[in-house]
Amino acid sequence: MEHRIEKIKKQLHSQSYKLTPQREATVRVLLEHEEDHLSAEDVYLLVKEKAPEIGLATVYRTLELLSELKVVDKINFGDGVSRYDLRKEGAEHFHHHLVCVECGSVEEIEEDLLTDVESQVERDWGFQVKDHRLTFHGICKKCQVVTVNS
Amino acid sequence: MEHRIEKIKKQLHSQSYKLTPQREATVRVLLEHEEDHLSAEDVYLLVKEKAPEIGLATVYRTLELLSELKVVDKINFGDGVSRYDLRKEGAEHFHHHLVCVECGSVEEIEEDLLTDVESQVERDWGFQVKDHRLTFHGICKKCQVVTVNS
DNA sequence: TGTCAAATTAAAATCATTTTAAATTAAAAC
DNA sequence: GTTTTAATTTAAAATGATTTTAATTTGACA
Repeated sequence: MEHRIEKIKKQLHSQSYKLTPQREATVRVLLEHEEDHLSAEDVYLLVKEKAPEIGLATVYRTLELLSELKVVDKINFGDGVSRYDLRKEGAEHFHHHLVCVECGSVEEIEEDLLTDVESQVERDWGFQVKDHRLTFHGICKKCQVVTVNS
Repeated sequence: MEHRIEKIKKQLHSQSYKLTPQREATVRVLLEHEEDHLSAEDVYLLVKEKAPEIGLATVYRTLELLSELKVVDKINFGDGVSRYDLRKEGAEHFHHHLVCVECGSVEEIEEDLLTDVESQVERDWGFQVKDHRLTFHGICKKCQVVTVNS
C-alpha cells in the first residue's frame, strides 16, 4: 500500500502536482476499495470518515487529476454517475467489466482478451488503438442459479 | 425510410405504444442522421425544425422508449451526455466505436469482432452475455497522417 | 519573514435529465 | 356520435451530478 502511494506521489510530482493530505486521503480510499466501483459521492463519503473537513469539489478535482494521470479510469455504466476505478499495478490496459442486468453486480476481468481484436482493428481500419472500454451486459453466475430455481 | 418507420411503428404497437407525431418526427431525425451520434439536445434541436412545438422532455421520453425497444442504443463516450445511436437494420448486436483522441471523430464498426471473446467469457466466467459495449480510443487514420506531416 | 502559486473550502452556478401537474389527444365504450 | 378513459404532451419546476467562483489557506522558495 505505502509503496503504491509513493509511486502515485512520484507521478504527481513528475507533473509538478503535490500529494496534499486531501489527495492522499482520497487515494487511500481508492486503494482500500480497489474491488468496488465508487462514484465521486461514494469516495467523498468514505474520505470524509478520515478527513471530515474535505469538500466534495476537492474529491471531484482529485479524481479528475488522477484520471488524467491514468492512475484511475473513469467509467460509466449508464446510470448517470461516473465511477472511478484504480488501474491495477503494472496493468498495461484498462480491465473489462461484467455488469449483471439482474442484480447490478459488477465483476472485473483482468485478462486482456482483446489482443487479437485490436490487431484486427489496426490492420483493417487503420486505427491506432491506445485504449479500450469493454463492458458485457448479461446475467452473472449467481443470478443464473436464482432464475433456474424460482 | 418509410418501411423502417413502419417497422418501428409495429414495434411500438406490439407493446401498445403509439407512434405519435412527436415520436415520428424524432424517429425521422434519427434516420436522417444515422451516421451521427446525437445527444438528446442535438435531437431536440433537429426535431424542432420540423415540429417546433415539441418539448425537450418529450424527446427524452421518446429516446428512452426507443432505447427500451432496442431501436436505439444509448451510449456514453464519457463527455457527460448520453448519445443515441440507431441500431442498424437486422443488427443482432450493438456495433462498436472508434473514438479518435485527437480530433474527436467517431467511426462505427459493424462487424461483430467479439464472437470468440464472448464464448470465452461465457465459458471461463460463467457469465451469460446479453449485450456488449466496446469502444476503442486511439488515433484515426486521418490524424495519423497529420501527425506524420507536422 | 514575505511573496507567490497551487490547492482547498463552501457556496453558488451550471448542465443534463426527470418529474410534476395541467392540458390535449385519441382510441374504446356506450 | 358523444362520453369515458388512458396515454401523451407541454411547460415549468425539481433533481442530481458536476463545475465554477471567490475568498481563504498552505507551503515552497526568494
